[in-house]
Amino acid sequence: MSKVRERILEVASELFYQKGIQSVGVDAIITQADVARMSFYRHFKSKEGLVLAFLERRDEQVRDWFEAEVIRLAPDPKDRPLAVFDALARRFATQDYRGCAFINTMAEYPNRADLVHQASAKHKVLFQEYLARLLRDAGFSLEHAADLLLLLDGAVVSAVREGSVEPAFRAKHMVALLLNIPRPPRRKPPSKLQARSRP
Amino acid sequence: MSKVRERILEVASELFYQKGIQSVGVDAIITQADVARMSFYRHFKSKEGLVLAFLERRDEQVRDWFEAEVIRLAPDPKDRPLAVFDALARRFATQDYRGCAFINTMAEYPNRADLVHQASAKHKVLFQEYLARLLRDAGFSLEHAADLLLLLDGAVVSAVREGSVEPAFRAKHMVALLLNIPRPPRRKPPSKLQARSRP
DNA sequence: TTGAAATGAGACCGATCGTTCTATATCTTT
DNA sequence: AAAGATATAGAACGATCGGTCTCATTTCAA
Repeated sequence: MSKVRERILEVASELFYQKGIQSVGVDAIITQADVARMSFYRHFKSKEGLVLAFLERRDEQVRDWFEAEVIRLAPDPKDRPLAVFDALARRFATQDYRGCAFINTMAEYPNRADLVHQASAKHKVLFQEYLARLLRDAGFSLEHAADLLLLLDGAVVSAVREGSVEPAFRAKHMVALLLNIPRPPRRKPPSKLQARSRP
Repeated sequence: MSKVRERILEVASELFYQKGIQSVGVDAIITQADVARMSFYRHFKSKEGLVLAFLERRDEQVRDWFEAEVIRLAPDPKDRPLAVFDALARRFATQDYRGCAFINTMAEYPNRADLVHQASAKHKVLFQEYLARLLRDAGFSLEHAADLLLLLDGAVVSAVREGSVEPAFRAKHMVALLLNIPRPPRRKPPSKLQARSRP
């Protein structure tokens, strides 16, 4: 795969996530990627094409990261539905955390007929399927997958607004309640963002 | 107050909510409001000024609506924390429901230093204070206000994505669990698959 | 080494953005 | 009726948008 294409995608991903999609022009991308204008349009048929590539790439990255991190945090499959929210807390603690790129993108492109909107919605469907798998493997009812996703998205929105990791633990606590899991003692969460590395 | 200013604000509110803020140009607003360009800039110093006015207006409308609707749905203050989510369901059932304008706006303006972002965040703070008042009057711990807001925002995101009112009831069910309120039968009675799960 | 493909730099396009200006017309209030 | 405020229509501004085109230079496999 072309080095140029990767550089464009890398730079665009960072800019889109940090500033939103509509706020980032093609000029900013090619300038920061140190790439010629025509090279951009050789690899992507339009800005929308780049946006779709960004969403696809991000979808893979996010889901892969969660799958690995949850396994790492919870070797026992029974513990994994809860561990999702520990993983989430780690994300919230990331520097410059800007929330869920897909929630943000759907807010920027509210029209359901828009391909960009659809691509974002698809990620959420895939993520819910992932949650359903975790529930199944832990012996819980699959019906709670939608509940878990609701809590996860709610935690993301709250975390962005407050600039805090606490919503992850709030959500985790509610998951424990929902799944009737004996809950661990409430921990005292750090109230401010702590720098940490990982997307 | 000027008739022109009201017409601009009314049209802009509709357009901003339906299409997002960045997607709506000043041209579209003055055209649809049937107003001269200079009249616009006589009443608002800039587009950002209009956006801030829109957010302020919307904040009042939304909070006023909830306060009235929750009282209507739940004459007894004890029932009001739950009734918030019945009111929410009514909103979800609205035609062309496009989610929470403030969540959407914060996604469009991710920079915390941005006045537009701050105005949106402020609404959420005020709404959480409203929820805290409801909890207090119902005899519950105020600490759950953040939990309720998390559930509410999660339900909004899910509802927009699914195009369904169901997330409101999912959230309501979790609120009942959280507040230890004897829960009403689930709206979708699964006669066989009683989804009470244990690991 | 040679030749095709990829990348480079940058001018250029029409469209749209938010904003300002002028000049005319319509209200409101005295 | 006069006058001052307010609204109108529309041209025009510079900036930026996404996208196209030319042409020189570099890369790299045959």
